[in-house]
Amino acid sequence: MATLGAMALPSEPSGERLPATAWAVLGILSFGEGLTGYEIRQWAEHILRFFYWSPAMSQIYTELKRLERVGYAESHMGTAADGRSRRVYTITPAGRDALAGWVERAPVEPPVLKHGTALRVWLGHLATPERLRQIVTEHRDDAQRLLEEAEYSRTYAASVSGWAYPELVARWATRYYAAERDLADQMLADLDELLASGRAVPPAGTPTQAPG
Amino acid sequence: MATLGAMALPSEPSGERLPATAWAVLGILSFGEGLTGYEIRQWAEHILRFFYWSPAMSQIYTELKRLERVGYAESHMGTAADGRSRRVYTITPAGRDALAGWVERAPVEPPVLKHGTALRVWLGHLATPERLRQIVTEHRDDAQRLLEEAEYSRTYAASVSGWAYPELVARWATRYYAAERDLADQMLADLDELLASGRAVPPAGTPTQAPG
DNA sequence: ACAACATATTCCAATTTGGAACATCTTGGT
DNA sequence: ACCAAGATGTTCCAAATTGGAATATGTTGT
Repeated sequence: MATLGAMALPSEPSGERLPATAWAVLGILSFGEGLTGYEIRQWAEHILRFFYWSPAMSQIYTELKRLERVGYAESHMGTAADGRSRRVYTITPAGRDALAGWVERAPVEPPVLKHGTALRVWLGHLATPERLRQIVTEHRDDAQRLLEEAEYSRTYAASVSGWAYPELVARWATRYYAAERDLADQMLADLDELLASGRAVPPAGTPTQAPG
Repeated sequence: MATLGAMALPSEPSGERLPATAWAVLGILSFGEGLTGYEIRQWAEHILRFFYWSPAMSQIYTELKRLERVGYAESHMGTAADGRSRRVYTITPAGRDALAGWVERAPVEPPVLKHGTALRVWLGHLATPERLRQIVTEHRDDAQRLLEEAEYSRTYAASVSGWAYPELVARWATRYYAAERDLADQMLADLDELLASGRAVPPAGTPTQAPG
């Protein structure tokens, strides 16, 4: 509020360098008019988590303050149905421009993947076959559950007018988690085959009972 | 070295709480005898990056110091073919035990995914159709490239005796990136269909030339 | 001699995360 | 009325994590 606001300031050079997290928050703001930090977190949990982000509260509030500082969002104190006061954030025209500019011009980073299941199978020489099966099976079930949740998200998006792109991405997410589930099944089959073949020997340097 | 070393100290309680990054570094050490931080980074770039991690140098050295502090790795100064001195790290028996215990007992975190392409398509109402196509097409090509690199990694792993699990995970990675490529193709088809249908209207609150 | 590149390590400033802590209001039960 | 539990709403802090610059030294090619 006490900042410079959205008046002109053509293409803030610093603006294009916000972390992706800030753009994600601004993206959520671009869908709804007037959201609290708490509500933004809920939106993120509903949709964004399938393909981008499972946010920490602290970060949402940090980013909202930053967005307001650079004039991409503005806030005012509102009153909830309760009567409690809360800070409601809205995207500014400058923010919408900057966000569109980011989508249009910023290079797309490669996807970041941290796959704990794959990491453990990679270390399979240190685990029991039962444990490996258990890990992959749990992952398979998680993927199936996420597939169903993404399917629900897709159905919901389909019911909202103007949400064609969220619906499209939710459809992508359902296919992604279906693929994850199938990949887990194939990994289980590969594991079984490996154990049956007797080639599951540890790498050199690993102490063994009997030499290979 | 000057630390307590691997002598007994049965099941350090703090040990089980190392960040996943530390276990990944220790995992690399569990494959080869005696690696420098630099070499560990190369291994990570060869294999780990497909499913877990693209490491920062600084973090590898940080983790190595931590692992040595808790007795899971030890180092000695060695001499490279050059004649230059370098610090070579080795996993200790305690480290191998702890790593096996982590694989066996630590709960598996859900995969972390940050998919910049999906994020931008989700904000499709702010972009031109051409830009969206470009973003998804680039992602498709990246996936194809990673598929080929993972295939190479798989071939290499297959040639090393005792690397059955790395090979298995590399096979999983090739399938994963093939799926990513196919998912991108389906997303392109969905985008084309959406644009042809004329339903690509922005969400409420977005200023438009003509009202829906 | 020089540039370019590979090896090897350290340092620093941000970003990002997870969670605790602190409120307030609603709902439901005793 | 009292209490617990849970949803809403926000702030704070300590780590973990990242990216990259900075600093060396050796090799190879020009």
